[in-house]
Formats: sequence, structure tokens, C-alpha cells
Amino acid sequence: MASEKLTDYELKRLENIRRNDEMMAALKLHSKATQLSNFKRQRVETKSYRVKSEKKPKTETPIVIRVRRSLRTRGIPPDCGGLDGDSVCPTTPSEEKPPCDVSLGPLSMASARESAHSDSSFIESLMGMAQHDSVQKGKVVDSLELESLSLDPENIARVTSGRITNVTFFPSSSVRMLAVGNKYGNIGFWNVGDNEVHLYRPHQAPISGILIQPHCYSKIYTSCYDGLLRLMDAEKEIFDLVFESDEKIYALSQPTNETNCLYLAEGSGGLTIWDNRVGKQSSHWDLHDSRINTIDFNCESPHIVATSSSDATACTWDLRYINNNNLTALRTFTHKRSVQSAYFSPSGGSLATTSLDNTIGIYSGVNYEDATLISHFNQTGRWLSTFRAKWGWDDKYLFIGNMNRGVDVVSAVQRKRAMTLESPHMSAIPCRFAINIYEVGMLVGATSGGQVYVWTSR
DNA sequence: TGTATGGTTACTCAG
DNA sequence: CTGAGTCCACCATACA
Repeated sequence: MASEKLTDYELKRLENIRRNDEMMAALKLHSKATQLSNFKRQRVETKSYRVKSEKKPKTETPIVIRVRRSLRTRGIPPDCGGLDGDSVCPTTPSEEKPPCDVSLGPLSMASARESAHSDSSFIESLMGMAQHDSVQKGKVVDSLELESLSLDPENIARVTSGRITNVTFFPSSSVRMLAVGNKYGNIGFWNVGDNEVHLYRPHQAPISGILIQPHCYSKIYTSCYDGLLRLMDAEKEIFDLVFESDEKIYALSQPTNETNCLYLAEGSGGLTIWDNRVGKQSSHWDLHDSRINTIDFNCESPHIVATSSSDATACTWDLRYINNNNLTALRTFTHKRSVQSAYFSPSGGSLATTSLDNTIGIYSGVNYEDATLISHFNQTGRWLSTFRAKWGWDDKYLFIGNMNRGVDVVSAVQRKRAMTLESPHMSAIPCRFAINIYEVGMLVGATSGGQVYVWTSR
């Protein structure tokens, strides 16, 4: 029975490959894309994407590379050989940006793939995961013991090259899978603890959002500064093009339990709603005077949304009240400089902002009128992604990186820094964070060097 | 309202 | 371990 299923899967996969090939051929990009992907693979191999232990990378790295080379050699289609050889050793990934026309329209996962090893089992597992997980639902609500948090060297990996702009856990209680986006437009996947990562390049510029559909992990939306909104569809094995903007997309969000609409931060202060049911933009408002950096929905009241903006404000909005096709802010939270994030607490009762004015704002009370500003150095400079204080598993703690390679844990109750997580294994500054909502204590910090550090509770 | 410019800063790799 | 090279982000300011 199992082998029959596998055969079905394999047939479907072959069909996908054939259809995608036809699609690419129709676009007259086939040979070009194949060459590009191989070229990129060579580049990828010059770097190690797996750092198990910061202590001894020199003994492990060559082994990983050798394995990948043999896999890649086997994976090269016969019609485009000859480019083999390790003489190609560019120092910077940005040197070989492919021509823009490759980015238009749907992109097959095969041509977007940059990791050398086969991704067929990974793609298959994405579909299996969704089926398995639909059985069990509901969050785990344990209390977090800060002292129990630790960083196991096994839970460290280099998922991409370059600066990570976005990191998220799959919303799954059964697997510990991470998706990261970087400044080059890569999307990387890592099953925590595994020896390999799956790397794709569906975009040409920094990734601004990754949205994994809660009950269908084979569908993952990605937004990018290149103005594209794509949908990675593991079943069809493509990165489909959903929406294309003339302006940059800075953020991507979705209310809880609402998969019909996507909310995009577009251009200089715009909020756009994309309706999947009709495949159209259903609304667009100019909410801010400058770019919107985050969009966050209140999970208790899904019509309430918070935006943070480089116009030095964060605002809350009620999407039910539209006057003359305009939205009016419920509240405006002002900072002295750009606001990098505004997130509702898990209960929805508090809001936390992070600003370049070197403060973290915490607002609670019925109308979020109870405000406290906590000092926190947020000048990350040119090379790092900006800091964004993120809520943990309850309304008690926020997590944010600091410039000393630590994770500051801010108590929203005491309204001050409670402690700092530090580890000799954490050899770079964690800038972007995500929690695993199903596993209390599982916190990932992502760096500007492409690494992820997954803290766990023991 | 838009363009030009300066300042801030960490990571990687070669030796 | 040290230091050169990266890099073109993003904000704040100045000026038309």
C-alpha cells in the first residue's frame, strides 16, 4: 500500500516536472534558467551552509562540501554539462544577479533551487505534514522558565548566505521546521537538527514576509522588495506569481483563521488587501507618511490591526469602520524616530513597539493607554537587520537582540529587561526572531550572516 | 515631494 | 588571530 502511494507521488512529481518544463520552454527561458541554476549552485558550494558547531567548522565543512558535490554532479542534466569545475569561486553572491526577466511569472521550484541535493523528499514531506497536522490542533500553554533556556550546538545552522530578513517556524506541533528569507531573495528551509537545508531563490531582492498557511504547509506566501508576492505551491512545485507591484513590498500579514485575504505594506505608507477568492486587490489605503514596516493582527479581535511605520508612529486600526473609503486610526503611538515593529501580545491585551529612537514601547490597558518606554539600544547600522521586540508564549516576556550577541528578555510586567540570554555558541548578533507556538521555549534568532540559533527549554 | 549625501555598523575570509 | 573588504540598508539632514 505504501509503495503504491509512493508510485502515485512519483507519477505526480514527474507530471509536475514535465508541466513545469513545458511552461519554462514556453517562456523560452529553459536553457537560460538551467544554466543559471547550475551557475548558482557552484557558487553556493563555495560556502558552507551548515555550521553544526562553531567550535570545529574546519573539520566538518569539507565533508559536507564533498557530499554535496557528488550529489550535484549526479543532478546535472546531460545537456548542460561542461560548466563543471571549481574554478568559479566568486567572493560575493551579489555579483551574479540574474537578469530580471527570469523573475517574471511562475517559477518552477526546480529552477529556483540553489541547494545541490534532491528536494523531492522535502517537497513530499510538506504535503504529508499538512495532512498529519490537521488531526491535532490547539496551542500548548505551559509557563516559560527563563532559566531553562539553552542553546544546543546541534540547533545551530547556516541556512543561507547573507543577511536574514525574515524567520518563521512552521505552525506545526509535529515538526520543527524553519523558513528563512534573506536579502538576496532566497528562501531557505531547515528541519532543526538536520544535516541539510533546502534553498531556493524565488525573488531578486530582500524578502519582507513569509506566510505559511496554517493548515496547508505546502502553500507558502513570500513577499519581497522586488514588488512581487509569490505563492510557493509544493504540490505544483512552483513559486507562483500572485501579485505584482510597482513599489516595494515591506511586510506581509494575515489575520488569524482568515486565509482569503493577504495584507501587504506597499510603497510609502500603503496598505493593500489582496483577495484570493477573486484574485484581485480589494482595498488600498495610504495609512502612513512613510513605509509600513510591520502589519500585525490582534488574535482576539481579528478586525483590529497594528501597523508600524518609518514615519515615527505605530497605529491601530479597525478594519470594520471605513468612511469614504478611508480608515481612521484608533490610536497613534508616537516615537521620536522610525518605528520598526508593533506587535500585539498573545492575548491581544498589550502592544509592543520597537523604534530607532532607542526605546521599546509597551502599551496595555483597555485602550492601550498605559504606556511605558524602555531604553534599548537599537542602532544596528548598515550590516544588520533592525531589531524588533517579539512576544513570547504569553503576555509576560518580549525577546529582542542586542549588539553584544545576546538576546534581551524584557518583562512586560516589570517593564524592564529581566535577563539576557548569552551563549558562547552564539557568535553573531541575532536580529530577527520567531517562536514555535507549539513548543514553549523554542525560540529562534537569525543573524546577518545567514545563521539561525534555536534556543530550547529543557 | 523628491533627490543627494553622510553616518552608522558587523561579518566573512584570506593569510 | 588580525585586518582588509564588503556594501548600496536605512535613516536623518540639507537643499532645490
